[in-house]
Amino acid sequence: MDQKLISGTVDMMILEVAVDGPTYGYAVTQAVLQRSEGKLELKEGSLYPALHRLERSKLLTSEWREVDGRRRKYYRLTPAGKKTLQARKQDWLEFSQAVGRVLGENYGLT
Amino acid sequence: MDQKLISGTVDMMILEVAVDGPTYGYAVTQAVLQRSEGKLELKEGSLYPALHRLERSKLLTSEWREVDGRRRKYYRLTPAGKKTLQARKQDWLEFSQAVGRVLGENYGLT
DNA sequence: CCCTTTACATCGACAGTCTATGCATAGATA
DNA sequence: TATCTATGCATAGACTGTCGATGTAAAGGG
Repeated sequence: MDQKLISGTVDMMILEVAVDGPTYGYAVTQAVLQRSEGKLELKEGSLYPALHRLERSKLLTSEWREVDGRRRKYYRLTPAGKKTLQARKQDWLEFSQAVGRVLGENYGLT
Repeated sequence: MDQKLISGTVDMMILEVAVDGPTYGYAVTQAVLQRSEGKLELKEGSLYPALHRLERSKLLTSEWREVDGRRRKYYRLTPAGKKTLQARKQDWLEFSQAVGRVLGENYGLT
């Protein structure tokens, strides 16, 4: 898997995972890994800066919690975050379809 | 359209356009624009560095031609370029499907 | 005669990802 | 007990790649 492709989709995927309820960094990496069937591995060096970025942009809010003797920073999607997520998903849909057309539509079938 | 998503797909799309026969920079931008129905605009600041990159990597070879009083640098796909293109398309297919799964498969239908 | 289109190219700014590193704790295992 | 793996957060520096701006140049139309 070409990891360069992941650029620009990290924020969207984080927000998507957070839609199901408050979550934290490590859990996000696991969720993405599982949902993508092992294909997409969010690296820590990308994940944490992204989380901080999203919080600065008010798309996520954070809160420290102590669970099972482990401190976790839980992130919750804000209303603005939800809106942004919808827009990003729409963008992704249009973008991926556009690339598909450039590649000839049936590129996966030949 | 979020232009950040284009990162990592530029080289692939250039190679794809070149599959149909020797082409040149400006023609590539037009081809991508038309095939994507106006969605994807390869900027010159990305295009020319990419063409040079691909030539350095021996995936393309170039040749100057004079057509209708215009000098154009035609690029031709090498056998290695063809192989790389196939791999990149496969990568893209797997990647886009993986993102789709993370987003919930039916994200375009809701 | 100018404006748009065609055509190539580069530079510096900028954004975002990655590797490596650091810290810390829980639980399993040797 | 000591060590290893998994969990959990974080940052710094390297690196890559895209973009806007800028430059050059010529064709063709108004």
